[in-house]
Amino acid sequence: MSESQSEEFKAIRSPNLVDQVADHLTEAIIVGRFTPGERLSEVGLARSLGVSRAPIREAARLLESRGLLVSQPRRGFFVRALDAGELEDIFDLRLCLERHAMEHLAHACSAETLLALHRQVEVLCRAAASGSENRRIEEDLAFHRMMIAAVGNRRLLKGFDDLAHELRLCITLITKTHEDPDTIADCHHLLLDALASGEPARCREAIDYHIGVARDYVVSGVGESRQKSLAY
Amino acid sequence: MSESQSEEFKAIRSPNLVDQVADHLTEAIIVGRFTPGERLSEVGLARSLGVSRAPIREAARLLESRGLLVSQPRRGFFVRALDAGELEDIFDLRLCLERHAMEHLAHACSAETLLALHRQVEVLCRAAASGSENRRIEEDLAFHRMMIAAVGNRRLLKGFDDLAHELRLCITLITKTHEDPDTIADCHHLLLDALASGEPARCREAIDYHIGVARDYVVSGVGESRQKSLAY
DNA sequence: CGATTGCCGACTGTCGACAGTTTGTCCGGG
DNA sequence: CCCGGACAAACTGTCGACAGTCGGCAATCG
Repeated sequence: MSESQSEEFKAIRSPNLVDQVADHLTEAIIVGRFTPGERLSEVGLARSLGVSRAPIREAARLLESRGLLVSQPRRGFFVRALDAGELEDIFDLRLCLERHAMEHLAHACSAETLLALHRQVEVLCRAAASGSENRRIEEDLAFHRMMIAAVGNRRLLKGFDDLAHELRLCITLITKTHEDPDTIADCHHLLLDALASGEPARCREAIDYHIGVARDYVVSGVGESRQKSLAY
Repeated sequence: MSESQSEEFKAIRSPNLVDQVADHLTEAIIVGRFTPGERLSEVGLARSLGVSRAPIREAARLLESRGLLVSQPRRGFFVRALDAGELEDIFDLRLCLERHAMEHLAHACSAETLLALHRQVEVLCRAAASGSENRRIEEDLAFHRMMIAAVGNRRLLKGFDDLAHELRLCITLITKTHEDPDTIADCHHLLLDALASGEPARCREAIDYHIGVARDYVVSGVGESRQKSLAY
């Protein structure tokens, strides 16, 4: 109760231009309004958003730390362009973090956590059925975030959140068709069953498979879209 | 090689006030010139460093992303104060990253890498013998960084670098005596022998033990210094 | 005497402007 | 036709200043 109150207050006290600009830029990048590698003009952004350059610069620094932008001294900020190698790296790190989480949860997963995860899978399936690619991605990430959050390690969660931004960046690269809700459900129930069993080896196998599928999904998607666009 | 060159260039062509301020602040925090939780005045820092507030703010954002500072809206920046829980979290994440690296290297560790790591252990021992606590810490971190770099995953390395800043922050909390160079050497040779053996299970055991020791070293040190200062 | 309210100083958030650098272009020469 | 250098436009890095806000202190009221 007092928490909801404080959150409400926090919502009020957010006239932070930096955060607003950061959110705006983040969405613009995620939905692909900028092309990868594109240079961002500080003055241009400042003019188009109706603010000064200072908030732009600070927001850009923030996004740089999240891996959405890269900066070159005296040249400005560019939207991060991922090559195949970086893509592999990102999914390898994701595997690293989620393996750790799974291993921890294998022998310390409360019934409530499992229930919450089951519910999230349902939400995810509904999102997939709705046809909105964006919502499906977000709910999928939310599931994995929930799993990692259950470990109780804030630093680990922060590491995942940072990585999640780059995962979203991966998604922008691909032009993908609809994914079957049933397949998604099965794919995630495999994880939950492994967790429920409490067997570390099975958990590891499950998460390895799950993330392997996700990686293949993205790299194949990137291949297709690259073939399609014929660029570079 | 090309890496050291690019770093050298970066060092040369760095009239970047932001980076300089960031380095200055980082060192000031690491050596404990600021007390944990202390509020940093932007104007004060700007005056004392002879620069404007804009570079200060951007550098502070950078350090915030590295976990050295925390910001409260409308209140400014504070040096991060770690509690026991966060300390556990940090070492748990370190374990997560280094386990992953060890596992990868267990069946893909070149002879050159092993040689380079052996040399780094020697450097580390010399640093320990020199009596400079700071140099010992840095060379120790350099060893682990080198190990993770050998995996070839840049994103993983970045994750470690971010974490390394927080590890340094942990170190500032403890007031510790000299550590025996021989012990340090043994401790690290255990890792190298495990790597050389190529047995994943042994590698995992070695890194678990190694980081467990490091964590105990820090938490016990924190306990002592806290007892000593009687604060809070 | 304790709690509340209004005020004051200090600080952060934001802005517009200036200086130095980079980039693209145009011109002349080979 | 291609190449190199100089010029100009645009941009980034940095600065000083103004406005809104926060925390603390004192005066006031119950």
